[in-house]
Amino acid sequence: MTRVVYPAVARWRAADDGDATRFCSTCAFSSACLGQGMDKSALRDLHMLVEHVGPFTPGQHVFRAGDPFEAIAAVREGTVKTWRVDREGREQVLGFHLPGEIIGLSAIENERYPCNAVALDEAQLCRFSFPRIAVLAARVPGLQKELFRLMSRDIGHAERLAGDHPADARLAAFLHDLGERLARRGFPPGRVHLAMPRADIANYLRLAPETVSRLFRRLQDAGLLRARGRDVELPDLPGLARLAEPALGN
Amino acid sequence: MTRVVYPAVARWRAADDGDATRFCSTCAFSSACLGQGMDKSALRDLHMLVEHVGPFTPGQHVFRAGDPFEAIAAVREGTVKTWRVDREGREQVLGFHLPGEIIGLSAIENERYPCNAVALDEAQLCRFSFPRIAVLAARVPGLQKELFRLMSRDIGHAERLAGDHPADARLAAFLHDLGERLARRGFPPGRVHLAMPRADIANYLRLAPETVSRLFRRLQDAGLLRARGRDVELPDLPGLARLAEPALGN
DNA sequence: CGAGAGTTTGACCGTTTTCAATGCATGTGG
DNA sequence: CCACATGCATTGAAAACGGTCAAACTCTCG
Repeated sequence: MTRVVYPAVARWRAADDGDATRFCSTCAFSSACLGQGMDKSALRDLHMLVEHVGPFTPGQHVFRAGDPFEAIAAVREGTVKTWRVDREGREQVLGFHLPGEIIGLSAIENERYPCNAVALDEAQLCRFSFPRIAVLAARVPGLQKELFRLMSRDIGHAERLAGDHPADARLAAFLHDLGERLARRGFPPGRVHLAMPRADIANYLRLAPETVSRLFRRLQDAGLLRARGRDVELPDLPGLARLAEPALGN
Repeated sequence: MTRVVYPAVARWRAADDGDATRFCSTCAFSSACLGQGMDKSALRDLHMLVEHVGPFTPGQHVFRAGDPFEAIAAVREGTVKTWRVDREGREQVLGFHLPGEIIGLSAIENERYPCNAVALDEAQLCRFSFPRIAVLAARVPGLQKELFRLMSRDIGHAERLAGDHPADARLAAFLHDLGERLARRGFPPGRVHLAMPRADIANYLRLAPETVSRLFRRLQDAGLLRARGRDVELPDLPGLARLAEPALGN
């Protein structure tokens, strides 16, 4: 299947891995929907609709701000960063998306992506044509509910991101959250590999990269952290959670 | 019709105005849906589902964080403020909702409201049972699309709120945006009445109330503003937009 | 008129940013 | 193999932006 190729970067590249028939178990939909009254036939319909894309290479765009919106995507493997660019050209990182998480939902409003998405490492995605998944959602209540839930979750995420909290609490919350999300995907707990440079973490948390660096040091001195480059151990998750407390949304 | 009454405050109070048969024209749904392929019968179904509630008196809660989620609501008249409370008890204002705007969409994820909503002035709402509107949305593609769009919009709003910008740009953007939204509802442009105290504006923008006060002065001295209490004239909208530029999300 | 909430103003303080330099990997070509 | 370039991370010193504290002021309402 051929897809539109933009100058310099091919996007939504069709996957050439042959396992398109096996529904991917990490996907945000399959697990949630099975528990929510989506029956086998509905799952098959959803499966018909999935398009495995990737691998994306580090730095490769998944979509760009302004692109016409056609599909949402679930990260299947790797990490995807999304960010906006304001009128001054300043960037604002919106999120780091791990396997099982959905990107593109904010594009529905204007039928254009309001942000950019780029793979931070080797990444694989499951692409869902939005018009088609919307039609399916009308037939399958469990899927509709799941879509609503995913969008609602993104609202909550962005709202928490907008919160005003001390820098150390924000970083602690970020690391703790990342650890939890990775653990939920089966990665070893208390140990995270950061797919992104410090500057991206800083931007995401509205901090200067230098501040993040200093905070890493302070957390390390406090015994909450052991960082060697992008490999970070979190030997005291409860302590980290305590520090993150002010930034935890309720 | 009787509704649950919580300690101290009656919520979702049934309206006693007799115009429940006339579909309210400011509502976020009617206008958008009419243009999107929702036919008369679908509109009638939607209408069957609406419940006019209010008036809420200033300070009266529409819902509280932790309440079980049953319905979303469109502001029909007045202004509603929503805010979260973090674990430290600190509040974070999430938005000010004008007539035609929807509240409650962030509650879908956990089937509990994650935030509080309170009327800032005399307010009237249209309440939509969420389970019922979801069922209707499955039958009426235009309605489903509209719900997706509204949720997507909330994601975008929260993402912009999370942006990192100078205090003056944020305030300018806030006032400019408020002016636009009011103008869109037929209020005279270049003139806004703030339903909320300075402290709420400050909190919303992650600033101290004193900073907001000083910024009002600076904007006034710059000729971008004329404030007498909560009545604000915006004699130079383009200038305001220019100042707001850094905070405008593309 | 007085009470009380909300707003404004001033002085000072502190966290985070900015600027600048250094350190530390990794990779490349001589 | 070494010299050097490049990108990212770290560290230090100074500055700035916005916050905090405290007091005065304004307005509304009883």
